Amino acid sequence: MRRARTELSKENRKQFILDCAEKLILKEGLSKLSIERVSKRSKLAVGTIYLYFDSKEDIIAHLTIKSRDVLLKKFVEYTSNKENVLEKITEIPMAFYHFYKENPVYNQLVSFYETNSGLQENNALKEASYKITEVVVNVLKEGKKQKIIRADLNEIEFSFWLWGTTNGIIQLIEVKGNALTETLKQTEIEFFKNHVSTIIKLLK
Amino acid sequence: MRRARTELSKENRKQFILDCAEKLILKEGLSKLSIERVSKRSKLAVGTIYLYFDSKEDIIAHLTIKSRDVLLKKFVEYTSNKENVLEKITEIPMAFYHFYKENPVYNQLVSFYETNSGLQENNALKEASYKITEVVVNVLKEGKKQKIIRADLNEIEFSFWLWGTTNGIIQLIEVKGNALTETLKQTEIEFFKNHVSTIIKLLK
Amino acid sequence: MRRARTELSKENRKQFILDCAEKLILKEGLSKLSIERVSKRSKLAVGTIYLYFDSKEDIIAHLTIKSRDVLLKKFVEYTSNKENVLEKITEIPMAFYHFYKENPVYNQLVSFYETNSGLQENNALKEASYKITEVVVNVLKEGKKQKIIRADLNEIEFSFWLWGTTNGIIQLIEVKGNALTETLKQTEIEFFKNHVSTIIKLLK
Amino acid sequence: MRRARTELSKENRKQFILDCAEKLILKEGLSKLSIERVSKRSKLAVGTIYLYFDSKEDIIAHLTIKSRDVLLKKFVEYTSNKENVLEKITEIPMAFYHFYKENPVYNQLVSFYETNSGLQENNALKEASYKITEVVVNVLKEGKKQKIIRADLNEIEFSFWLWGTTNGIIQLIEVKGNALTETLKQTEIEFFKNHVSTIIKLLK
DNA sequence: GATGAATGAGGATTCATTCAT
DNA sequence: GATGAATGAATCCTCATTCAT
Repeated sequence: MRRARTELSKENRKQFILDCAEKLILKEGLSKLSIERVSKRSKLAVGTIYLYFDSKEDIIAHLTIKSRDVLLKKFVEYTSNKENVLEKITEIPMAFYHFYKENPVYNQLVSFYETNSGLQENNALKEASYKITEVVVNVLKEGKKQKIIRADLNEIEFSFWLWGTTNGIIQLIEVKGNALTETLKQTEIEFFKNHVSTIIKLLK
Repeated sequence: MRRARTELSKENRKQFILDCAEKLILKEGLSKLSIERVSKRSKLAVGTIYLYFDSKEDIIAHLTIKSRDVLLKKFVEYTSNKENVLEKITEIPMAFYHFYKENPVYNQLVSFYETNSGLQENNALKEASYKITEVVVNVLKEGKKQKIIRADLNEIEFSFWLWGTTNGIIQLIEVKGNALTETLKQTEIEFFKNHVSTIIKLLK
Repeated sequence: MRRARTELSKENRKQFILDCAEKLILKEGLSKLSIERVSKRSKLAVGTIYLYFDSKEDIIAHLTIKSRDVLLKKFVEYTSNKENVLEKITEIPMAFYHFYKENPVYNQLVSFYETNSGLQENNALKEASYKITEVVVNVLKEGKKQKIIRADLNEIEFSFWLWGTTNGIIQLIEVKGNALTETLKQTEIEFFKNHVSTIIKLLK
Repeated sequence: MRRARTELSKENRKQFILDCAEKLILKEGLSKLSIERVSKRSKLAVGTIYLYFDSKEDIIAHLTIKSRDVLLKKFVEYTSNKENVLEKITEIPMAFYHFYKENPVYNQLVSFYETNSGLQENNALKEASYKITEVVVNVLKEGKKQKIIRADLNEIEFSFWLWGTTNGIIQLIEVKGNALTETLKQTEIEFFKNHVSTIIKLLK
């Protein structure tokens, strides 16, 4: 049976498939993602999925790129809200935290790419990663110019360190979940904010 | 065909299977692990594997537990080498680092468990995790008693934070690899040691 | 998008599609031929291909017919070069041989048709085949009239035999390739010319 | 549902699968052969087929080897029936003919391997091919020793030529079928026997 | 006439798990 | 306890063909 040609543009259809895949990952986890499931969920034929994506991996790559773009936007949005440099820097890990909370799927995707050594990061992925680092570095440079941040700080190193540790803390929160909050008698966000204060302390 | 291994105790046989699985993961990655491959490598029948483990997942869980035990031993070993409390604490992330370098398979396993939200951490896994935290907490308490460490430090919180951030830094190193060292013009170990110094600074 | 090819006659368009298919077979083999690939190569829509051909099989059939036409022309060309009847007959298998060397695709096509019992030879194919036989028969008749060829020869039977054996020898050369030339310490063409001499011997 | 362990040995089961595949090729042609069809016909699970064969291609290769073995046995059988060398040689193409008539599938298989340049003949296949040539060469040598056959005959070349032309004639018969017999007003076997007489003539 | 998006059956292969021996 | 043959659902992907525009 033929599905009536919809008014959706090629790009919209692509996006629709990505959305379906995203919902599936959210519901069942990345490892359970399969083209057939995407096909059923989207009510498109298997072959149709392959009209828009080269392979299953291609879908995952697109979702990952999208996820990094969303993260980047979040960074820009959060930092542009604030005037003060230290506040800006505070906002960076907070942006990260909220991004993770709002996009649990994207977290899986990033982990997937960062864990699966088999998969090569393609250029689009690297590009997105690079832009994110850039935002952080620029804020740090501004801070140094304003003498708010220690002159001896290596922005790039710190930027990497910020990314790494924040990522680690978020993963910890995700994995330990209740165990963490119950043991510490803190909420997740309190624990995370302490992480942020620590970072700020190190900058002065 | 009779197996020469007949006289081995149940525990030894179990261990043998785990060793084979570990070697396979090291060689081909976790995703390529299959019972059939374990069967071939161990020269045991498929059915025999199932006498000792409930499922493939069970094998992975056991390997993960084993990995945490190894990590625990490493912690104990590294910290007991040193007299000075600050040195002890320095050794904790270093133990972590060397553990990762020496046990690339275990790293995959931990990531697997921490990434795959589908898999529930079972009690044995939680137990292993708990013991690791305990080692760290104890060292920190000792430091506080000796007034080497800030009195206001929440040992448990810091211990979690240490675990989370160190894990994140190691993952960063693994994922970014050369890109990191080339951009920073630092070796991996230099970058990691800076992370450790930062931690120590925060304790005083 | 409007095609510049609009003014082309139906026949020209058909020919163009066949040419594209032929190039694809030459490049990737008959088994890799697909309508989609033809569509891409010809820059025509998939549906357009189906306006000119009923099915993929139809395209292959047309190419096969075309191949037989080329072979027929080669026969006529080679035999008309020579005055002497025996020379003419010599040229027939030689024409065959050169045809195969120059048209490796057609060889695949003929084999395909002759091997795939599922495909029925349609009338056009039979027609082409018939004309080829006719050329041979006519030369043989001329030879008999000139008393150069044995009077008791059944031209039609011999013509079939010539076709069958020559085809077999060419296939042998193609399949055995180097193994043949190395074992015999002969070149392909020497082996083939011996085949031709044998045939001539039988005619006198 | 589990199929009761049959009394069939591993080799028998393998043979059974090959038999099923053979019947399918006979019925629907080689191009329609698929593992799923073999699975259905044999009433074995798909996975079971893969216990005995590495791939679909592996099945085809096995059938081809088997076919060449059958042909070889036919050669030996036919030639050993006769005392006289010329009779022996007569019997070689006749063995070929009867082999083809009795094993129409094998014909497809040999053509398949000889046509599909993509598939590499493995050693077992080459071995079978080689043995067949050897039988022919030996008979020819014997004939030369007995001075029944021309001393100047190159046995190996002739053996190749015999194989090539006979193969070609049999293919012709298969492809042209009725068209041939109707045009010539001969039966297939008459046409084939004329081919054999021609060959014998050339040997003296 | 021309387009190309959509279809979905079909195909090769893998693998966790079971169970008769 | 030990075996390993058997299972079959699941997975990725292809491609001839159709048909609304």
